[in-house]
Amino acid sequence: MTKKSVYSLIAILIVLGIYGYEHFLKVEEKVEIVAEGEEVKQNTNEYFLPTSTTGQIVHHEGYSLSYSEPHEQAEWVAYELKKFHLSNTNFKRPYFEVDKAVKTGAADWRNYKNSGYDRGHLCPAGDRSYSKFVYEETFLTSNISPQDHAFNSGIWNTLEQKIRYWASKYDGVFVVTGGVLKGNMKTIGSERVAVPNQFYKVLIDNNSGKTKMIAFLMPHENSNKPLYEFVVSVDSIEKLTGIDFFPQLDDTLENTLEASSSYKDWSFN
DNA sequence: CTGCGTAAC
DNA sequence: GTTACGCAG
Repeated sequence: MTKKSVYSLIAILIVLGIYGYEHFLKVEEKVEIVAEGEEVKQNTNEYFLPTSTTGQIVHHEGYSLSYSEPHEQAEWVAYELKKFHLSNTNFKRPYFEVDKAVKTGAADWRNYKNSGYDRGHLCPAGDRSYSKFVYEETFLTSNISPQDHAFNSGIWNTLEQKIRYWASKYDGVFVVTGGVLKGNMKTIGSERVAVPNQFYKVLIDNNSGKTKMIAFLMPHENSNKPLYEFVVSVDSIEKLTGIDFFPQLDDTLENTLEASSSYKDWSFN
């Protein structure tokens, strides 16, 4: 077989793949869209939602969020990352859109333009690549926060990848993430989108038998330190943000797990 | 993977 | 406004 015919074969396979996607998987999207506006929630997607300090919780298919209008961004974004969500699909990045589900009006993406800051995903696009619909849904302005590029593509990206590793290893984790919207913060754009000085992620694994948690608090700057140096207790993030993370848990269990800053149950290898 | 900016239509 | 492409950490 010549090199040329190999390329041709690959091209044909790709075309067939796209055809199959357009004609079969899209049916699934329509079903999801219908279900979106209703109280249809599966699995634990709602069970582990934190409290909202702003009173505005918005549910999307692939994640839920609590929007803070004064800061023009979410105070938290929460979603479950299951093993089967992980895929190697490579969807084209769409443009960001204003989230119309936010009643007070989500930030316009133009606030970020030439601001010097990334439109940093809170629910990463890489965590919602199991369908085109949920992938594109992460490109809503309610799901982003201004992030320094070196931070976003550096230590923050490393943490996101570690979470995918854990999701695979433990068959799923529930993730809550956001910027700490407190204190003096810079703002960008005409809508004055706040630039958090710290970002956090709180994880709970309720799939491996024994419930376990881990929390990370990172200064908004890149770092070469190992990830475990950013581990803190869930309690400390609750104190910083005013958010109650897992009120659905049995109180005794919640108190014990949230007080701990141990990471012995989480593999960093 | 995480993103940006520029050019052309 | 939308699309395509190259580039960087």
